[in-house]
Amino acid sequence: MSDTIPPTRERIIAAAGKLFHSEGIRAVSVDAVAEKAGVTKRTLYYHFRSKDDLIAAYLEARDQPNLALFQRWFAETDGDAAAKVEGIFRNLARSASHPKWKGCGFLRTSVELINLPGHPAILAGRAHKKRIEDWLCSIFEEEGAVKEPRQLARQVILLLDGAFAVVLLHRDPSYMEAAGDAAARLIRTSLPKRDAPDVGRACTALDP
Amino acid sequence: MSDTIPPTRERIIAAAGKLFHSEGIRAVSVDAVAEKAGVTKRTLYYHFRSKDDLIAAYLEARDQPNLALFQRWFAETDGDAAAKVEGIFRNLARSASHPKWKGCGFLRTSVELINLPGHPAILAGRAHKKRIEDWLCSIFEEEGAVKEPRQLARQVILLLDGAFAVVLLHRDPSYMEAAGDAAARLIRTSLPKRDAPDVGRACTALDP
DNA sequence: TTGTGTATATTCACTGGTCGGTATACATCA
DNA sequence: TGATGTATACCGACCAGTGAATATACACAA
Repeated sequence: MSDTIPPTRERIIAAAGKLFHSEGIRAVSVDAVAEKAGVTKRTLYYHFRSKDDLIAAYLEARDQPNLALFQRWFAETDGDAAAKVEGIFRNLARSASHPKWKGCGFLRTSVELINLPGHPAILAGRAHKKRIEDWLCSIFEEEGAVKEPRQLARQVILLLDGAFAVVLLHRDPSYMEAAGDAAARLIRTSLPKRDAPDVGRACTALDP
Repeated sequence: MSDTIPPTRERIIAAAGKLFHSEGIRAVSVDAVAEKAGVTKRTLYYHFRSKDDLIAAYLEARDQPNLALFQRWFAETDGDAAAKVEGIFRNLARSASHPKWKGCGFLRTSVELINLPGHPAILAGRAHKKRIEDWLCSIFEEEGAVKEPRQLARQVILLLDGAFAVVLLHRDPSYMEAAGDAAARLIRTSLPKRDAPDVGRACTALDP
């Protein structure tokens, strides 16, 4: 078909993305995805070997855009690394305040498929989270003064995923801000003891 | 039946608990629960109106014991509040290192049922998490010197639930330790700026 | 240009199986 | 006798995946 408008495979992935993300994996039938994509189920099974394949494709399609969004939010925020990371959380809080917000698809899919250890969707989730962690780690390394960049990146990830879970459970975006505040404090107190662990920005560029 | 050995209802809840927790809600059929409990499905439906009721009963049965376990771990650890909270995470890391460990049932159930907003299981999950948060908050309030006890309790909860999610995804308990370290640092830096935000324990009892 | 072959893409109708829940009858005991 | 509990067998809905046939597009030869 026309390559510019709706290549069938992409339309199916898009439909799967909307449905899987908003209702969950097991709650959405293959028939529902096919109907949403305007395609017969048999056509869907022409493009994907199984529902599991479709799930994996859905997550793989979200990996890069998700990371890029984080990087954009980071770049758009002024201040030191702590403030920039906090900016990510503030943007997430804004997203999470929409009633249709459904948290992190990678996390939720992994939870739904937890009894299938080697499932490609779980591998995709792991890879995605690692990619974000590595990106944060590289930022803290460039920062230079940070004592344990890897540990710090992990702790920010813990706050991030914790916020996804808690905000989804309580439907209260203020937890996202609390997570951002915690992340910023952890980053600032990870800098050499120079500055007091207070509001004022810590050193922005100070190589060892 | 005999009240001391296996009251049917409790046996069903116990069976549901094992299955739901280890495989997930949607992955476990009512028939499977009935069989595990050594009871016919009709008997199960005599004691519970629906599968949803059973799910709620499963979570309600876990609320108090879970909190009690946290409180025991907290009490058993020596040191200041930061060290005691870190002790909880260390104990959780030990639990999480067992290959059969499956994270937090409240969180996972809430994720599985996310498209049923008012579901009793979600309410149970919310209540449980709030209860832990309130308990932490009361500890920080008793500590006296903590600046914003509620905010701090929320941040510890964020790290806790983040650790549940991330450890489950990566199957790497060291994230649990990283979360404990972050929690301890947040608690110590929440005390009035007296001490440097460093390794040495901050003041243990110092009323305002 | 027309005819033929082939790979891609799509459809309709169907299967085998599972699941939540129920109808009905039977058992036990106060 | 009536309340409580158990057993067997079943229903209707749904669901992942399939078989067989068909449509489209493009290659290349006559």
